Amino acid sequence: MGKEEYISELIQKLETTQPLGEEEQRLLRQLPLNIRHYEAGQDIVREGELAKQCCLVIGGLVCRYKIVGEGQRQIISLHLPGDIPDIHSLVLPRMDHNLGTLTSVTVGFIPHEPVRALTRSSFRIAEAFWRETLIEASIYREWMVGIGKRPAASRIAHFLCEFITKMKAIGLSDGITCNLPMTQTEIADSLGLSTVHMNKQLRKIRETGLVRIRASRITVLNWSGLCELAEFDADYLHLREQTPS
Amino acid sequence: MGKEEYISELIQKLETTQPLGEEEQRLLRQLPLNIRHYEAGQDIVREGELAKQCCLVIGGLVCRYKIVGEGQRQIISLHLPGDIPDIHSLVLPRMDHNLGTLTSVTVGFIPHEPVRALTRSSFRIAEAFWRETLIEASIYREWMVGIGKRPAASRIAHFLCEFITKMKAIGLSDGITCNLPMTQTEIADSLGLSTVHMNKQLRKIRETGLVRIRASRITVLNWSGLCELAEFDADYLHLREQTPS
DNA sequence: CGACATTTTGAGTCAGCTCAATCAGTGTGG
DNA sequence: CCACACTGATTGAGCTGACTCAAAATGTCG
Repeated sequence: MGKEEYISELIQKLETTQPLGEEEQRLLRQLPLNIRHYEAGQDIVREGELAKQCCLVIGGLVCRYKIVGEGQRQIISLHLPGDIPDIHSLVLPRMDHNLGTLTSVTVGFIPHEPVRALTRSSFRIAEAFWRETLIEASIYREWMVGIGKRPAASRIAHFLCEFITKMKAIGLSDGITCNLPMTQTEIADSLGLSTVHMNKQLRKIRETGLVRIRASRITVLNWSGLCELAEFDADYLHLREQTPS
Repeated sequence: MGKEEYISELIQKLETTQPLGEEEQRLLRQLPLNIRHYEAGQDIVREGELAKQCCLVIGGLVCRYKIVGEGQRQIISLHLPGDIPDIHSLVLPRMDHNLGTLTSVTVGFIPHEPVRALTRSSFRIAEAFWRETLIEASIYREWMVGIGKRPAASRIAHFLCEFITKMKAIGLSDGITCNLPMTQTEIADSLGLSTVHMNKQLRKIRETGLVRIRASRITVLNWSGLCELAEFDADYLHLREQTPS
């Protein structure tokens, strides 16, 4: 896969929400990319840094997180291939959180300047990036509601629904089964739960026969049942094509 | 106060982050405003609606919220005068949450079209609005961390620090004291706490002598102590001028 | 086969919840 | 000026979902 292909992932991701014109695609394909690999558990960008570039996730799973109190980690969002998790640094360069890897990851760094030039010359591209950040904010809202008000089992179910839906949108899941390369501790850190409680509640969900989990592979056996437990409604993801299966 | 003044609030708010040029200010002042008043506890926009306009908060306190489960409310964000809490509807018109009033409120509705025209003709204005939504996302992240990982007392203290800091930024607080026109139930709904627990923890904070609360008036007696309890660091608000006092 | 990471289980504790009163402040009408 | 109504703040008494600590079981991989 060449650099051409990498930008295609970005285009595919942007188009999960709204199609781009030929011209915008052409402009995006001209962006320079500095490819870099990371192992699992490394930081890509750290809190406090002044960003001069942003990173396109090409392969693997990236997370945004903050450390609070006695070193507790709250994972704030997950980023799949095609995402530019720090596109905001174009406008707010001072990082107020970290970006790290959950698996081995390939990213393409893009200097701010050419991106800024693009957003200033094409309002369509500017709006596409703006929209991405707005959808991310919408996901934050949903997570906030989950952490604030939903019981653990429902939160976990919601997490699974969202993950599969997002994976399906970029063609990495059929909507029934997909790879979830996260440890239970990492999922717990995303949901504001302890690992132990996460594990016990996950077992309960498994026992109801809604999902099957083997290693990092999850299979939804009863999508509507899982959605009901999760109170999952994909509207907040603002996808053009709706829910799996 | 005429409509001119209302747009000044918007400009003042935008400039808490970054100054605007003369030209941008002039363009913003030409935006049309349809003024409307609401009582406390009313909805301005509801989940599911397709927005064709956005609303500038002119006076009073507006909140964004979702209802989950058996009618439990999670308040997601607060909006002070000068805010356009649904500026995102320009790009994502389908509302995935509600906007409601916490006090009596005056808003100015601005049709999407002229705003869209502005953002497309002036990248500076587009970036100013984008920036606002990015800062809001940053606040979501901080709230998520609070709800997910901080104990109740710390969460409450953090809430107070943030509120006063934001009020000070728009000139509605001196950084020591300010009006907080919310019931304890409403604050609890923002923090993912029950009213009862909220009340008990708030009393504990009062007893430590960090703040004084009389009716809806709060006075910080020990700012650094409160910040310590809250682990509050105003960086995430991305203000040009820093922390109260 | 180790060595290490992850998952699972058990036991005990506690922060935060619900239910149920009571108290205080603010209007309103007579 | 007082009685009544209402909303919001406060307090008390359990209850329980979620946490911590600790250990055992199960992968996983060189």
